[in-house]
Amino acid sequence: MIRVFIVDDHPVVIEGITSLLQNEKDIAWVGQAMNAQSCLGFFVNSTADVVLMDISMPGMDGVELCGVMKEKYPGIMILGLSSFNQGLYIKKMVENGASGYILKNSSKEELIKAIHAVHDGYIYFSGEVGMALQEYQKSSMRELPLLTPREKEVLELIAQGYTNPQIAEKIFLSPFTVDSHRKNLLAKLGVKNTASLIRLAVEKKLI
Amino acid sequence: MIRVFIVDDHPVVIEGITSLLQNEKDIAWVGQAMNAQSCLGFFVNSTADVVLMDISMPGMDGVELCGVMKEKYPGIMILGLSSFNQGLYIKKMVENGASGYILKNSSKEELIKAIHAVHDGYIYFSGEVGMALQEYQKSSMRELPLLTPREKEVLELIAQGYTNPQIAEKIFLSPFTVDSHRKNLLAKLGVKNTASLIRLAVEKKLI
DNA sequence: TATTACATCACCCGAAACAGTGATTGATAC
DNA sequence: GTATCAATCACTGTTTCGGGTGATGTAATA
Repeated sequence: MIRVFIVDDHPVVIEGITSLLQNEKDIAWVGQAMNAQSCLGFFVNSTADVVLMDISMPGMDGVELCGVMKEKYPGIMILGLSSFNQGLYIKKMVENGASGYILKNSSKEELIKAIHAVHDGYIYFSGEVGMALQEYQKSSMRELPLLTPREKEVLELIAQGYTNPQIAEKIFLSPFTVDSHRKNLLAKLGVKNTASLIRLAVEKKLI
Repeated sequence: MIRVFIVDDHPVVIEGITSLLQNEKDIAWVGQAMNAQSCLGFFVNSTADVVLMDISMPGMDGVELCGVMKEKYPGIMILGLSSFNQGLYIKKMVENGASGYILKNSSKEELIKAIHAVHDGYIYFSGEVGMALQEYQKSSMRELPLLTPREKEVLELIAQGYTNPQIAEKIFLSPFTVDSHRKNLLAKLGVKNTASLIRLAVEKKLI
């Protein structure tokens, strides 16, 4: 018997889900909450196996709540719940410990399947969601093929914390040349200092 | 009928998997390769639905091959295959487009289940693998609670590309104070310049 | 009460980064 | 055969960073 708890600030959604789960004999609805505080309150004295959690809520949002819950109760599996099929949200949810993510317009079968999967310890995304996630990964990575091999090399060394003179010594170049590459990196990537450069590079997975 | 292709440089593994899949009536083994080139060669004239791909191979490794394959044939689902249950590898594989990841010592049921799942468009990790992934996410994020709120604020602004004077103006402080916070950040995080600072901050998800 | 942590501000100084400008070579492409 | 681009090197400034050192006030805390 899988005990399911629902966190969502929309009564309609709670109503819909409980209704969908009503006839499932191996799934039991054990409670609900409409905000983070109320959810945390429930788990002080009680528990559940799987928590269906809305990603956007007033006050502490689902992403943050997810992190807190997983910190306190690592054994409870969390299934993200949202109307947004956007890679960014999905990724954040997973980074905060969610084991799956489904859309609010999922079919009953989809929902049941997901609950079972995360309860069994699997990480599980529906095809639709999986696509969005992978698309997001790709979009954040691709393009910016503007950098020449030498520039990439210098960028890598900058990211490792080396200064221009150190890089020059390391790859047998004049410090002036290294500085040129550095300036080109700033110009090509449209940033104005090292901080922005490194942040962009890490996020775009250039290094 | 799911057409499965196997890429692994260990004959034993190929042998073992084909043998496991032999009696599955909805899964057909359509070919194999022991390196990236040979794999890419196969897909010039032929195709498959799911590719089981070893993560570590001589020459181009599984992670890279995965990216290339997904670029050329987005419809082909890739299932990572490895003996390592390490979050880093799993994450890299997924970032390169894999739809799942299983361990080489998985049971037959596990394997079949995973093949079906990725074929159906799901992203799917076994419990064991999912744990490792989430553990990795957490480990890369947690600790370093050393930063004070003010320091985090300054760090965030540095990452956004602001200089000390600009930050000072923005949060109504003396440039000296901002500089102090900046120096504390470097000291606390054990890095020696902005480049390392930002890289660490982004990777540890401090910003 | 004394200690500790946080936040604030201050100065000096050398090193590094950034802006601007320009030049040469070699390879590739048209 | 010339146009483009990558890669190299050079000089001059100004700004920012980073190391060191130290001071003050406040709040929590032990």
